Amino acid sequence: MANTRDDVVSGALRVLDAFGLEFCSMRRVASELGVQPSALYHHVPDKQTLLALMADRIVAGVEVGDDPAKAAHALREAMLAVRDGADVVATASAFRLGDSRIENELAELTTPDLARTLLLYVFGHTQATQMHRQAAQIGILAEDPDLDASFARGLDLILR
Amino acid sequence: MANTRDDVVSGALRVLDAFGLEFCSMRRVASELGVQPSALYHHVPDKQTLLALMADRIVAGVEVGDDPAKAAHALREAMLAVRDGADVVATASAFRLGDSRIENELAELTTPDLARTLLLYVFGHTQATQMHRQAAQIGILAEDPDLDASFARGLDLILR
DNA sequence: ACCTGAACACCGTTCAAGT
DNA sequence: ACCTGAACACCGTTCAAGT
Repeated sequence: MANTRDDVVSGALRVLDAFGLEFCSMRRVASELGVQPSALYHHVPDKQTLLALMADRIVAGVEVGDDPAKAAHALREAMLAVRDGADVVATASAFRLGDSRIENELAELTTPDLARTLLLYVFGHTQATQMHRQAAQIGILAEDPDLDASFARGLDLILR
Repeated sequence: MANTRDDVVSGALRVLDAFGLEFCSMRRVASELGVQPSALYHHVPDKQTLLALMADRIVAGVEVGDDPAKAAHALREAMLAVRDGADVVATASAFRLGDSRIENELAELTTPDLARTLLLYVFGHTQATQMHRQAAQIGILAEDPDLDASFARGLDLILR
């Protein structure tokens, strides 16, 4: 029945997807795992580290390949697949500007400056998209039907 | 002695600049103003709204003018001038994608797509810069001396 | 190694009541 | 109109102790 570090990350991602970042507390993750809050600190030094591990897992399946535009779309899809995924990944990535796997792979494919610019754009646009869609779902905002196309056009602007 | 809504925003910005977003709680803002936490809710419906008002104030002095690159630099400077300013402004702006003053003015100067791309890039790069510098100050990270130049090069990439 | 139980120092927000 | 006082339902984290 003993949990591993990966179990903790999985539990945290389930809580994130079900309740959103706002309610993804250490206490909720613990109760998702059927364990006391303090037990989590055996696997992870603090919440920030747990969030970084969650971010890694969210983008784990993203292959950069040989087409920057395709890579950008893949990254975007991976983040949109989890509730508040863009927020989690963007925040964690800002902390390691210049030494994330994806930024490095993109830099080899193009240039360091383009890689960073592209990545920041993808994060920003996807974060905004996800927030906007959530607000629309609650009915606070009218849904903008053009966000996917807006993303593609901005991407073209950068890669042109 | 009675506070106004503007006093609350000013107090909140003082707390933000002194302690950072993490510690900018309603309770601290209240104590900065010498008032009970509950008193804030007379001026502001919730913390999110207060943060949006703070964001407006941070970028209030930014003039778009007739040069997109200059506008981008001005926006960046305004956000860097306040501790965690980029975080506050970026989060608030994601909520109103497509109807912020600066995005609209930039859109008239260029095109809607370019305005949005530019804005998201400025937010992303400035957020990362600010985080990175804070981490460097605490000694967690080696300072990257090139962040200002990196910003300018990315800007060129987009505006070219 | 993995976890419990209890504690510490906090949160945002509501609401009746005061002036 | 502006604020107090008290309460409610939470936080992240630490630490001695159990198995």
